[in-house]
Amino acid sequence: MAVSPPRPKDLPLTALRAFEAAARLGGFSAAAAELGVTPGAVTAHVKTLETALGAALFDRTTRGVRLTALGRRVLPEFVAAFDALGAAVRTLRREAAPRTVHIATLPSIAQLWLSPRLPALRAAAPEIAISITAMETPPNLKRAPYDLSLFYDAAPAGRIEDDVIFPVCAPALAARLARPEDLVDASCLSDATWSDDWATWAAEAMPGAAFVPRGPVFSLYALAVEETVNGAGVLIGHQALVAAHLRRGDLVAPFDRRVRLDRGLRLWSDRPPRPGGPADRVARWLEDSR
Amino acid sequence: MAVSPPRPKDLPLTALRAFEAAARLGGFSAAAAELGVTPGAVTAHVKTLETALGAALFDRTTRGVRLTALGRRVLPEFVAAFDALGAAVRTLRREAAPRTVHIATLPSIAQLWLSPRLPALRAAAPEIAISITAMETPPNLKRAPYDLSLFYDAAPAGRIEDDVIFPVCAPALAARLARPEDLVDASCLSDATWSDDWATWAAEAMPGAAFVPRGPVFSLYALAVEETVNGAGVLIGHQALVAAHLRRGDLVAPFDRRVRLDRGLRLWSDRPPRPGGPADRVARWLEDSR
DNA sequence: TTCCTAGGGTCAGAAAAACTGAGTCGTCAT
DNA sequence: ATGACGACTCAGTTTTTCTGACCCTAGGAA
Repeated sequence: MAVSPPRPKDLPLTALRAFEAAARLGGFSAAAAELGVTPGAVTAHVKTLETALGAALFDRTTRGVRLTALGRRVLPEFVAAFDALGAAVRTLRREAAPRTVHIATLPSIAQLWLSPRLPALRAAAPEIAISITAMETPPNLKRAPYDLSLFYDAAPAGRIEDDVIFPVCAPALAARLARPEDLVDASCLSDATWSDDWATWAAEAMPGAAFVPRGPVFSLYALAVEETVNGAGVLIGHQALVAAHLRRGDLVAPFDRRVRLDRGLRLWSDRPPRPGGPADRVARWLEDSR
Repeated sequence: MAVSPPRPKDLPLTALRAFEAAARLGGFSAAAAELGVTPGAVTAHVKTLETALGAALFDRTTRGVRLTALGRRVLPEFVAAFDALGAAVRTLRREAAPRTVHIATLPSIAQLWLSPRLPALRAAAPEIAISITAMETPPNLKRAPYDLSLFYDAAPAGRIEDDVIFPVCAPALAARLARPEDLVDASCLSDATWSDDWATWAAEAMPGAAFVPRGPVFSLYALAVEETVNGAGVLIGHQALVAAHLRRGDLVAPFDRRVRLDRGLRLWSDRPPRPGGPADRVARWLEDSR
């Protein structure tokens, strides 16, 4: 014997993962976002699978995709399997680097809220290494290798502080702002992903005034804050993210009116971390640091 | 916001699979064989993982590898996860092609035992499609996408017939072979992977004679059989694989002495197939066809 | 209606991953 | 001491995976 023709390849793991994500999330785009690839890649993966199987896993409607009966039948098993794999990877990472805590958060939170606290946190727990990864969307903690997620979120569990917004500016500028109505002549800075902030605040501060903010829009909130400190205009501030500057006096709040949003800065993990473990200790410390 | 640096890639699935196989099987070569790649590929995968983790998973001894404490701690979870994934894939395949039975077997068995039975099997179960994949080593049915394995094996469960060996040759040649001792002048065909066959048989047929077979060695047993039918010499035959030719008269057994080996032709599956399902029906039919 | 948008699909080309093949080394068993 | 075994290395190649720019369709908004 001793003839070994290259074995028929089994189904590719990445394609299976793409199928699982697409099926679980109900769409190729959502799956692409979770996997960090383009939708076209997911399309290709699913098609690979369907071709190999000789059967359709999704019905394509122009408005999206829907699982076929076949897909629906096999999905739970795949979700469970990939959950198990994700858990195994997390175990592996934890065991391999027992003193490292991985935190996923928004870039703005990382720079404006987390970063100022790190020196004290390091001092309080010098044996724990903190790794911070910035991203736009909370990761799926069942899959991605993070111990803690820190994002704005409506859920109450693990809330560190409510999200409260109000205008802030450099002290020199505040002198020219006596009443909210003075804002119509000012440069009103805002953030692209939080574009409703000004309108939300104005609806409370100037009811019926149909206020339209005029000013630069930033794609990085931390940059908008920096510009505001430099006197570029009035920023619609988020309490948690401008608190340090207010305390320092770099920024001031020219008006009293503050608006509490339905969400808050929230810290959570997949399942409760082992009590007393590094992740647990970091979480408790951050929750107490508000 | 809206800045999305490419997410830090998670651990590559194929590398995890390589680790799992290497850890479970206790060596990189064994893992390479199961995965159908070269050992170098496994080496590279494991190193990728170890670099990403910053920790060793194996201790390299010159004589092989041994799991580190870390590797030992995480292995069971990975085995379970990949088992779950393999089961999910099998479910998927079964659901996608409910009437297809995938059989893994030796090339020689496929050609000389299975193939002659297929017409009758197809007639008996016309709605079932049979897919046969030839390979040198029984696959790990927990992982590879086969329903049934058909190999020579020592285990008694599922044995179809014992492996019995004895010389066979074309009828014209048999006239020149009166006693086993006449073999010393004959061309004795054999198979590379079953190179001990002649010695085993000779030890019983010619005790103390120190028989050394002389003749071509084949890497495909079916080819050796073909040559034997063509009169190229005397082959050490395996009952199951030459039975059809003996029945037809293409080959004859010049001597009475037959030697029963410790193994037999064995048909098995990972877990018992669903009673009455296609795999179960094919298995029963084959077992009854001896 | 007509636009706009949210999904998908397609394709060629590019990037990254995976793999091979041939050669090396160190030990164990013969 | 010699061969077998198991792992490692590395350059080069193959395969997989991904992107980017394009298209298409239907539903909802203007």
